[in-house]
Amino acid sequence: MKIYNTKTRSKEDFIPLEAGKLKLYACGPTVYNYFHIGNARAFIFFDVVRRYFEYLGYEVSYVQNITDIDDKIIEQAIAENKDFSQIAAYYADAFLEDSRRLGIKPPTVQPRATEVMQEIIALIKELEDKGFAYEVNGNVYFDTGVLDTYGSLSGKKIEEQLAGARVIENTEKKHPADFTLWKASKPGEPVWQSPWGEGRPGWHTECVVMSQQHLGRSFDIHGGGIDLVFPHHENENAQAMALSGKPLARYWMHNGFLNVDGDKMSKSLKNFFTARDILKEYPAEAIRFFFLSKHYRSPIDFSKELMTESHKAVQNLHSALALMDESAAPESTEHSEIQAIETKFRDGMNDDFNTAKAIASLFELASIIRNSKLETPLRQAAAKSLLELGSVLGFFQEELAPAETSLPDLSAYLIEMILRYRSEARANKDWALSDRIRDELKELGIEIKDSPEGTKWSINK
RNA sequence: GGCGACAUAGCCAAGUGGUAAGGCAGAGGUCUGCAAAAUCUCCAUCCCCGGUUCAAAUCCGGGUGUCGCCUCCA
Repeated sequence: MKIYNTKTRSKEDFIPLEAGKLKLYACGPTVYNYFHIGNARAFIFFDVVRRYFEYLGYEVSYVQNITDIDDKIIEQAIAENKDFSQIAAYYADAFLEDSRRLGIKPPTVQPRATEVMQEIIALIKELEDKGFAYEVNGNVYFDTGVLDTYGSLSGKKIEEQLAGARVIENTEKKHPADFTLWKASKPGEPVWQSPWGEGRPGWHTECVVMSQQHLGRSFDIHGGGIDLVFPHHENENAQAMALSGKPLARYWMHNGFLNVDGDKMSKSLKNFFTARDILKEYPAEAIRFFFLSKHYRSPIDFSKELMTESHKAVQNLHSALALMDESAAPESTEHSEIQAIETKFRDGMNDDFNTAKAIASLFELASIIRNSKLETPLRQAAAKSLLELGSVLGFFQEELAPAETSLPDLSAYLIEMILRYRSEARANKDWALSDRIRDELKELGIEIKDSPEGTKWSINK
C-alpha cells in the first residue's frame, strides 16, 4: 500500500501506527452555507479511503470535524439576521443530509468545535506556557519563530515568502507568519471566557484538539483539500510539534481542486454549484463516478456533459449487474479470471488510490457478466465480485437507488386513448369488442355514455 | 518574485523503460415485422525539438501551452 505524502512529496509505503488499525482525520466543513461540488470531492474521496481500508480488514477510526464557530458563520448570521448558532445548526444539518444523499458513510465521530471549547482553551494555554504563544490585547498568536520546524509540511520558507507577500501587516504580530490561536471578540460577537478575556478560537486549533482527542497525539492520516496545506495544516502540525515534538499525522493526503468549465468555481462567475443542486439533476452514483474516474490529486474539470457521461457509465455497470443473480454464485468456487481482476483492482487502489484503474476493473467484470458464451457460475461470480468491489468505491448502495419512476396521473389520458380505439371498433361495427371495452371499464368504475357529440365517460363507483 | 502540478484518440481518463487499461461518443454486424433495448466487432503511438538506451508515452536537457498555491477556501 503506497500513499503519496504531501510532507515528503513522494509515495511512501503505508505503515499504520498500530497494526490492523487506521486512524484517519479529514477536515470537514465550516457550516455557513450548503457545501459545494468541490467540497463533495474531498468528502467522497476520503469516504473511499475509509471504505478501502475497511475492505482490507482494518479497524478504521475516521474523524471528521464540523467547524461551527468561525468568522464566516458570524458574517452569514448577520446577513440573515439570525444568531450564529442557528446558522451553524441549520447548515450542519444540511451538511449531514447532503452527505447522506451522496452515499457517504457517516464517519466514526463528527465532533463540533463548540463542543470542545474548554479543550481548545487548555491547548492554547499549554502552548503559551511552553513559550510557543504570546498574547497581545486579548489576542493570542502562535510564535512561528520559536518553532524551527515551521514550514516543514508545506515546504514554505518563511523568509522567501515575504518578498512577494501581499499580506496586510498586523502590527501586533512578532512575525507576519504568526497565526491567531485566540481572537478577542468584538461587540456583538459570540464569546467564550478564557484566561485572555472574552473571545473565540482561531480556526487552526480546533482541528488539533478534535483529532487528538479521538485519535491520539499522533495518528496515521490527515486529509483535506490541497488548498489546506498552507496555512491550515501547516499550522495544525506546528501546534502538535510544539506540544509534543511529534507530527500530528504521519501521512498527509490532499485532493486536487475542482474547476468548472476550465475556470475556478466562484459565485461571481455564476459557475458555483452546491452538491444539493447537482443532486437534483444527477444521481449520487454519477457524481461519485465522475470524481473517482480521475486520480484524486489531479485537478478535475466539472461540466454537465461529463456528468451525463458518468451517469451513463454507471448505468452500464448496473445493467450488467442486473443480468446475473450474484447471490446464486457458488460460495467455494474460485475463478482465476476473476481473481486476476480483483488483484488488478487492489493493485490500483494500493498505488495511492488509483480509482480510475480500479474502475476499469469493474468494467472488466461487467464484460464477463455479459459474455453469454461463458459458464453461468463464472458470470454469477463476476457479478458477486462486481457488487463487492463496486461497494468499496461506494457504488450500488441500495438506499441510493432512484425511487420508482413516478408518473404523473395518466389515467384520464389513458381512458381517452382506450375510447379512441373503441370508437374505431364501433366504426368497423365490431360490436363485440366495443361492448367488451365498455364492460371492462365499467368494472373499473368508469361508466361510458355514447352520445351524438361523442363518447362521454365518468367515474361511477 | 517563491513553490508546485499538468500536456495520451472527438471527449473523459489509466499507464513511470519493453512495443498504448477503461468509459462516453461514433461506425459496422447480430437480434427484431418496424422501432427501442440487448449483444458482438472496430476506432490513438502518446504537445514540439534534441539526448540516453538494444528498447521511451514512460529517463535527461531545451522549448511551447494550461493550471494551482503563496490571502478565507475542499
